Amino acid sequence: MSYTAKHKEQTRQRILHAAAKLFCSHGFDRVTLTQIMKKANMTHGAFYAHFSGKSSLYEAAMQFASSNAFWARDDKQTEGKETHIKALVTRYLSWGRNDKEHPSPLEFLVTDAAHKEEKVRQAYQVCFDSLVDRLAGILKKRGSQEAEALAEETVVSLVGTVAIARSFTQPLQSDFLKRAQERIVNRLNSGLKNSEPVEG
Amino acid sequence: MSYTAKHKEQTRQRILHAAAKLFCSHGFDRVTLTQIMKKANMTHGAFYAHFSGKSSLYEAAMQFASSNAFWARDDKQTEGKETHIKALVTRYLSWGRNDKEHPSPLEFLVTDAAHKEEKVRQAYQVCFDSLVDRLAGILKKRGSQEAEALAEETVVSLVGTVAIARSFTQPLQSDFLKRAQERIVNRLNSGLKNSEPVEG
DNA sequence: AGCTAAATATTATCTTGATCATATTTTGTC
DNA sequence: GACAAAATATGATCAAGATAATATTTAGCT
Repeated sequence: MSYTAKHKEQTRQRILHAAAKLFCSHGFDRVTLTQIMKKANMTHGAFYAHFSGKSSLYEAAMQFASSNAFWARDDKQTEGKETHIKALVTRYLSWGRNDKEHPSPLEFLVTDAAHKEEKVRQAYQVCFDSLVDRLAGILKKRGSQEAEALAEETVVSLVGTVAIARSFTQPLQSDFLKRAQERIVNRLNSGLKNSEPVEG
Repeated sequence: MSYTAKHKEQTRQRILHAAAKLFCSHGFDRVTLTQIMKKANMTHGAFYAHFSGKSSLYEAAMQFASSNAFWARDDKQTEGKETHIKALVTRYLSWGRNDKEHPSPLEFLVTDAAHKEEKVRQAYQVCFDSLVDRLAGILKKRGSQEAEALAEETVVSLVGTVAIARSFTQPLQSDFLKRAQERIVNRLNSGLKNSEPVEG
């Protein structure tokens, strides 16, 4: 033998990590294999030892991004803290302010996914559902009726808001995000009016 | 002279029309100049007589798409009919069912715009605002308080819904759209509860 | 130490698509 | 009906980028 299997897996992960970030930030077509491999500290030639092609990588990267979205991580550890609804909403909308490092695949890949094959769309859907479920779970615990519907509505708003905001010009983007955040939190509060409010 | 100026302008419009549709359906990178010119009934060589390059065309096409969005057309003629809120919502969400011919630039170009220069983003913003204003106008006439906020929220939902739906796999897409439509119409109704409802 | 196989790097190929240069057609004018 | 000017078409160039072939390095084994 030679390199340990662990090593290869680590390299693969490095590629996936780089790919997910780049794809999420720029989309499929605007990212080149050379860029990805460079970010993973290799040259492009090494690529085909790990994936069969760009499309195949994209598929894997989408799943990677999905299961590494911030709301998917630490699923059980931060139950009491990060799951606080407002924190989640704020964090989600904080794109462009402080969390460019973890772009959500939901809006960043939304256009790509629409043009891609079944597997990619499924990965997208899983990602979407995971956030909805996460939110719905919290809402249920707080006694919300129609937690599912409210959660789905909220996620649509979040995704739509961020996607649109990214296309706005600077001065207006920030106001738009603020208004949206307020609206979303308000909706959540009214959905919870029989229990404790979210805002505080 | 030779060709009438009108002719050239018509050709330019043909190119814009083709480009807007293709860009809206597939995005900037996935559309080739040859495709566009073919759709405009010419060969690719003729292109540079009308535009300085692909980017420049994109910019113009975005504005074209914006001012030709279905809600922007017939701004004053259909005041009584098409402006009916529910019809507008339904029509907007009907993408994928019966109106593939008029894809809305708002979700189809959202990812592109985010990566492009100021002018494109401005065009996007104008497009967005025009729909918000249109809705807000209707809501105001119906006596809604906070028409602006409700309109903006609604448009975010519409755009988010369609964008996400496009990335879903077939069986679930249609249910998702139905649920969203119901939620959106409900929100509009409650925003109007002091006047006539939208639905019935 | 030296061998082996896998991992990575280097370099080459091949396709696609934007752009450009040159030809041909078209239309209005005389 | 021929000419001029502009529009359109044809074919060439050029670059980018995905893929593939070949070379080199690395780590474990004996």
